[in-house]
Amino acid sequence: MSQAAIAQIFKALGDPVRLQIVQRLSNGTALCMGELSKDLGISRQGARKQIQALVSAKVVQLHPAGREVKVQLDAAALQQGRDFITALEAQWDQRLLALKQFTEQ
Amino acid sequence: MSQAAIAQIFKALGDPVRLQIVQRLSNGTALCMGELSKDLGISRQGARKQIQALVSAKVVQLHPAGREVKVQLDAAALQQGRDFITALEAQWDQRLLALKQFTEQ
DNA sequence: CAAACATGCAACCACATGGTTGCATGTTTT
DNA sequence: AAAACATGCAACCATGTGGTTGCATGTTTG
Repeated sequence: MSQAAIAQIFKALGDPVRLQIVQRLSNGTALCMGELSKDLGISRQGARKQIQALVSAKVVQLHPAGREVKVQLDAAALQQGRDFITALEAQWDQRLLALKQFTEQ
Repeated sequence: MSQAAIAQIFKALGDPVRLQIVQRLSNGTALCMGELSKDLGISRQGARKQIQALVSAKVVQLHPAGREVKVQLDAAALQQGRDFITALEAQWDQRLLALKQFTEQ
């Protein structure tokens, strides 16, 4: 996984509106854009742009169905983000351990 | 933890340069700004701005020491980010499980 | 004290972002 | 066929972001 792709995922999650969208999608079934736009406090087209950002980062996928478009969470992106943080934490813990061993010598 | 604070953490991680900084900090000891600015391909002041973004999101802490300033990773922020994703994934998995049980009926 | 060093601050610039409005287009429903 | 619906596209605007340069300030070192 490239740094850039990971950064894009975090960037996509780095906005309250988009975070709210992702949260609602993790909750239940895939929603269509209209439903998803509600309760965000912005216009439908505003919401559309945010959804597009999520699509570009591959955090979400679009599935056209008739006159509406379903929006579905892509759990793989979440996992990649989490894995990246986990790897950082592992390095961090390892460093702390080495420090501990050094001081105990 | 507020949505906004979490969003700020992800936003801070949502840039290749800042991601690289965080990675270097997770690796070893706290570095001072000058060292940290090297190998980023941008000017010292450019790097300083990125570090400030990490400070604002509390991903990193500054510790002045004489004429230099040490930059140290704050693992708590990483954990908060990871926990948030984990919670999303838990909801997601639960939904998949419910769907599975439904189809098996 | 003077030179070198590490950093801070402010102004500036180009471009990205988050939002809006207006209108067009394809799809159901009646 | 007409009305209602869900969405798309483009233009526009204010503000934020990522970067630069120049200069000022405090701290070591010689």
